[in-house]
Amino acid sequence: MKKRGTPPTVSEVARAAGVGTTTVSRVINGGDRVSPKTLEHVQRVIDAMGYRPNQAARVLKGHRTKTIGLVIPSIADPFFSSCAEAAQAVAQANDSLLIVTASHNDPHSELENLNILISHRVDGLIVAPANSQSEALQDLLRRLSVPVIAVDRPVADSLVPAVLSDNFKGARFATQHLIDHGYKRIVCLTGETTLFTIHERMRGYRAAMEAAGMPATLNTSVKDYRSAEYAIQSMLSGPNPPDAIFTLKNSTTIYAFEVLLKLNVPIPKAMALLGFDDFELASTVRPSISVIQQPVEEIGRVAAELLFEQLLGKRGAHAPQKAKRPRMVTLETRLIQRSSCGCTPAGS
Amino acid sequence: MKKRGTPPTVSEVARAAGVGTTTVSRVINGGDRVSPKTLEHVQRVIDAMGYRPNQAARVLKGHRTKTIGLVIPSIADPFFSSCAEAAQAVAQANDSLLIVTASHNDPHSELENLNILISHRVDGLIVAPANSQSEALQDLLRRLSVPVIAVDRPVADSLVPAVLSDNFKGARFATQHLIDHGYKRIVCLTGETTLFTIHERMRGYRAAMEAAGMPATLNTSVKDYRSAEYAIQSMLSGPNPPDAIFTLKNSTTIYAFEVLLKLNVPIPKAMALLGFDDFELASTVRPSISVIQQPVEEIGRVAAELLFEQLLGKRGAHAPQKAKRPRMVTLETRLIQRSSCGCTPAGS
DNA sequence: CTGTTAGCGCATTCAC
DNA sequence: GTGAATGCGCTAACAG
Repeated sequence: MKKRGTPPTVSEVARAAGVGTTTVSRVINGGDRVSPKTLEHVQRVIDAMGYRPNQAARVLKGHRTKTIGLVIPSIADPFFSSCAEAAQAVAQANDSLLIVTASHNDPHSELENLNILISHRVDGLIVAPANSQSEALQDLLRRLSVPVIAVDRPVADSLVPAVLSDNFKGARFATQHLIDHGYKRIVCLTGETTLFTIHERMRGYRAAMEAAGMPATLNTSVKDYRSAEYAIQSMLSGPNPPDAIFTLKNSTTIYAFEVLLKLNVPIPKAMALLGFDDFELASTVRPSISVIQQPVEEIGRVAAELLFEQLLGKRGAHAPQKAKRPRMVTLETRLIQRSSCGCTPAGS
Repeated sequence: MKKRGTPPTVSEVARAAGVGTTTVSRVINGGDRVSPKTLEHVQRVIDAMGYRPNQAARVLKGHRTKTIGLVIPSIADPFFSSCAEAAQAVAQANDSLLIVTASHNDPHSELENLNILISHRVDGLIVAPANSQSEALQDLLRRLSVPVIAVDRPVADSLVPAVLSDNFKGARFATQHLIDHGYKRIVCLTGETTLFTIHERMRGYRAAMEAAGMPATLNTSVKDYRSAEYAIQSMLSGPNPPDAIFTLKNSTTIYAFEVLLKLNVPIPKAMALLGFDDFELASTVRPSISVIQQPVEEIGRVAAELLFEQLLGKRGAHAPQKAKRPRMVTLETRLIQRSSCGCTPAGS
């Protein structure tokens, strides 16, 4: 008989405590305007009954739900789970809950997730848009009555603030770094090219190569280990084999790395490797892999902070707010110099 | 003027459509008992106004919130984020949302998270208890009116079903595997020993060693790279150096691996290594690392499935249900044979 | 088929 | 300091 009872309500508590519902309500909400004696008494009854205020009722009274929604491609992806962790921490600090849904980069699933979150009346949303260009997404966001922040990828042509790393600059810097090392034929392995971030990184690579008067060579065929092996083998046996590889995403970096190991191509002696995006064991593998590191947690944190800033700003909405609603926050990336690009002596 | 309006309500939609609220309600909920004509008309108005039913009001009517809560130590931890991903998928399939909170293995924070989730009236809970023994946790769960499933770690002395991998058997099997390889002095590096899972794995290690008539040597000092280096160096320079290391968790495995590389100890020739818990690059590092692999996604999936089973079971509560409410689901682990234990020739 | 109405649990007037 | 009454948005009886 311990479980499965209807949860107690204010009036039940009130009756049990011999007071009015108002008093109970006051006790829950800080206990102002209640005599210390009644306060303690009621509190005791509340504890005894295991009473918890029903959020739904509060919400119905027009209050915030104290929930925010996060729509990301995948929860298991380290990048987004770190984002989520950071966002959750901020939410917690703001007395809110984080609801996470995975879109798997499918625009349709994404819209559905958003609709459900909206119908749950989340106070705000953080979204990593599956497709930055989607009209349907823009429409939906436009008519939304809660603030939205985009992460990792912006929403095209919209008023949605975005928090992302400077993919262009990071990639340009990475490419320039390889150029500075003296490599002459630097190819770029993109992986899938549908994502905004990848496009930006491609731009960055091109920019650096052009500025150096070197020909840009992009290979978009790498999707798994097999395709990586094929691509790299083709290059090596081709007329003008590269001496450095710049990979635009985690998995591509790892595939390339494994292929080079497999083919016994010395890194970086015969082939340098530099990847976009850090990953856990990049420093443990031999040789350790140099990467462009994104401020992952910061992206999640800043996005959530921005969101709550808007949320709280709206509350005290007497004046048109300090008009500081940034359209776009671009966070700097860092080059982590390890061995694979030729920076650290292969020894350590 | 497009944003920030109060969301439309049923009655607003009803007025705009020139019908009663019930009709609108019916349209939202599948459109039974509504003439096709009205149905379409109302649907059109709904779309035009961007109306979304307010979940809070539904909940207040006594319906499920269609949310489940997940309390895990960390969202960024690959193990738990994979669990979360799987649980979210199941939730989605059951038309529900997943709310994730991180306890950071702090019992206090865990209780707080649970209380908040309860007050949000989640339909059910999945928890990875920070402390399996916690009285406070047991109390809280005991009086709960919603089903709970524990994952990764059970709740002691309670009726809470748990889904976890067979840590004991996995560790015993791993140890036996090292024994079978012919290693004579197998030490176990535990990492922190407060967790239930680690205890089970220690038991498994001891059981195998005792069964083989070999002395169990546990080292609980490894907490980071430094302590790993110290511990392993001490062992190597000691009187009776080990020839195999069994590590009980991810990070410990990696620390041990890095130390062995650093000290130029050939793996597995001079020292074999076998770890509990797989990780992404375990097969990419050289030598690749043999591990005991847990069915991570399965844990999350099964837990969520169990939860919804109870949830739905309660709905059609005419009969005492098939009485099949399992107390504990123990999932098998697998030994992934790679190079570090001596299984695969160092070449590939 | 469709509309009217009551009430879910709570915070919030407004009296006392 | 305290309590009784009201209504948030919605659905489920119950008329019509």
